Amino acid sequence: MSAIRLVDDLSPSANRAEWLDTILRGDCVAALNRLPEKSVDVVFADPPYNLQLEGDLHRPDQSKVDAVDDAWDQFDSFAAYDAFTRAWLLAVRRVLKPNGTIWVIGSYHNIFRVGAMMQDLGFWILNDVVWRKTNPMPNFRGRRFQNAHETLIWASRDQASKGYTFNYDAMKAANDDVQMRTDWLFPICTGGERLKTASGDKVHPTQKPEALLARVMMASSRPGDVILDPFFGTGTTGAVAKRLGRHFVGCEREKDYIDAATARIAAVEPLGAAEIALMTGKRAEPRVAFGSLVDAGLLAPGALLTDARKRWTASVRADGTIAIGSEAGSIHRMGARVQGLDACNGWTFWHFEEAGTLKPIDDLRSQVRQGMRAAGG
Amino acid sequence: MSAIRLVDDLSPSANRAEWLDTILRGDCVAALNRLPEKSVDVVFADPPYNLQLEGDLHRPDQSKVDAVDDAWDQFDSFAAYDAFTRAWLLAVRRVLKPNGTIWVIGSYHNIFRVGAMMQDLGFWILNDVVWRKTNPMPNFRGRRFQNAHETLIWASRDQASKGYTFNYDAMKAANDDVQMRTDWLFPICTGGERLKTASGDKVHPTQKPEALLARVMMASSRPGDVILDPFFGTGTTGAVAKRLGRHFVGCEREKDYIDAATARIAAVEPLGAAEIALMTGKRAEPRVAFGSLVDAGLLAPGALLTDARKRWTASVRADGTIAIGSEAGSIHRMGARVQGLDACNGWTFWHFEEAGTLKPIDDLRSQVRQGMRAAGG
DNA sequence: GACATTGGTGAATCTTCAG
DNA sequence: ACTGAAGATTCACCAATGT
Repeated sequence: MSAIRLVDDLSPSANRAEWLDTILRGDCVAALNRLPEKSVDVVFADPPYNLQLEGDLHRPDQSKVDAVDDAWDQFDSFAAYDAFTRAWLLAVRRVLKPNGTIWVIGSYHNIFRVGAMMQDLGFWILNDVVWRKTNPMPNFRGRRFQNAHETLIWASRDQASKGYTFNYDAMKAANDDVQMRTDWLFPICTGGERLKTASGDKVHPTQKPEALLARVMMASSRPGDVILDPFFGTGTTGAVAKRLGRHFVGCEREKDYIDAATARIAAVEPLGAAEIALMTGKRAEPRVAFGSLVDAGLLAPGALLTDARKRWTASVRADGTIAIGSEAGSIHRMGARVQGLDACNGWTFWHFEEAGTLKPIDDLRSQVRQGMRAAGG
Repeated sequence: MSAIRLVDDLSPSANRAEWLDTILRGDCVAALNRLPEKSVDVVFADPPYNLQLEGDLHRPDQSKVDAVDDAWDQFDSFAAYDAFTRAWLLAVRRVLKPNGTIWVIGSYHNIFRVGAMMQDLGFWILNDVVWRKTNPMPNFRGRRFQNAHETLIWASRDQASKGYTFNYDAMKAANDDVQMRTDWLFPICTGGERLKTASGDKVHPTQKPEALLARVMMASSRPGDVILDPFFGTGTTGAVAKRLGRHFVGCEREKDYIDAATARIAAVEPLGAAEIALMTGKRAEPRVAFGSLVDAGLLAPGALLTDARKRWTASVRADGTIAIGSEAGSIHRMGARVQGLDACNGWTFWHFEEAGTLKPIDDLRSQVRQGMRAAGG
């Protein structure tokens, strides 16, 4: 990935190299309309939240809370915010690949409007995810619950988009081998990660933690994918994308943010391919036919298989099928047949005996795969 | 609270006793329009989620998931669901007191539409709250994150409604003396709490845990308040309300649910007054003027007050003000003045010396209040 | 150097009563 | 409805300073 570039104008016929890993300066709708359609794999959007603050807020020690009162977060009405939301969602949708997915983060001020609009435009919500903050700001006046989370919506482009990327096994492995849930726990962005000006002020009022973006990309993208962030800000999406071996493209209007993002991303050292390599789980594992276990000598023809409770017994045949009485078929079909079900995962249903204990034949498949990896592919 | 009654028809002029602690049979919009306006303190609504399941869902062992496919959860389109949502929200809003609040629970299928509609109708969102499930249903296909939470929206009737009930101190005390956050952890409703038919099927597909409702009511209502549930189902709201000394009124169409709820609520034993008492803080204490401390002889005119670090000293005057040099004013104003702040709580800022130690004058206020209680008022 | 103290701060729709 | 004053209210983390 080359040093980050800034693109001021992009012709509609620009080729991929001209906009990949760049920041498009200006309004995101105008900028996105110059990208080719169906060209990005994942969108991460952190739009203005439309906070409606009246007056100042002080902490109990009388210090003033530095509120988000930037011009870019001012809208005249819900209708104006809805129109804004609709416009950028449509622009994003055009450049999203048919099997691409979109993430949007927000708070109760805006997320319900954004979510409803996404549904109206045809996006298909896959999950809503809650970012639980370990260290949220307290409620200083004691009149509400401490606002301790933000919400992310994860959606595919259409209801029909079934081929989206979800690295299920990587997520599961990262979560102590149980399924990754929809509630994620991360600290807010502080300390050395938080970009500061020379005078010590925060560069951006709402910089997101890199860990959050890393979870998003590890879950829903592959190395080499293109991640679009239409509200690039100080470039958290770009920094994490570069580190994780993804491409990015961002849109941003404010010069200060662009400058900060450019320097930040230039300093990022990408991880090596081995480090990035998705912990690919079974879904991406090479397919192993039951017959190859027989071929490999791990199961001899005539060997007996049973279910875990030894209610049924089948014998292995040399052709890679198994037989019960006069009937034979695949491990899956015969497993389903004896149970009276429509389908069955034969790999986990059928067991073999070794050293007096029953083990699923899936263990043998793992051995075959290990041998394949040792052989380099 | 008398035994639960079922009300089939209610005249618009019915008095309170006729509908309090009853289930109104029929569509909630029609039923609610017969209640007097501004008559309920809190609404808890668990509307149909508009789940969009295509075909059956099976677990990995091929057992069929008993999905929510009831007729009441079927809507032809988002537009139909929005119209339904708008209708019941408007009906509910009419009967809600000006300082009442509303809770709505939902999932990503419906909560964004409901939340946006609430904002459109003028409700003012106070918090969104996440119910994190300790034991959610797994994602059987491994194509999404495990859906491990549901979302609640808590809103006041209007932006101007500042007098809503929030038992801040009770919530804080219940949360190990730190503010209650917006992420709540509860198990889903199972075991003995889950209502089952004689044949062992669950009576209602989405019965909510009583602990969730108890948290809602303890946070946002007071004993004796009226809690309305327009989608009463099997009466979790009624059962918890009765147990916690609140009144309820529910709307329900399905006879099976009404029967189950009626029996369930009749069996509930209300807790005693001492058990439902709310932890309260200073806000609930009677006001005591600083001058009354002087009147009561707890501080003599001319007594000296200092801040905790003895940086400033003030003298008490007979009129209940304090003086520093030639300037005098209330304990609050003078505390703010010396610190150069806009505001200050003089009760905790100023101290007096007793037996060689500094104590806040708030301690003296406590003594006055204790005397008031002893005197019976 | 280790530990204690102090100060700063983060996407915030953040009071209530009397007159 | 508006004004002015009373007075109630914070958690986790980091950085800098003090002992």
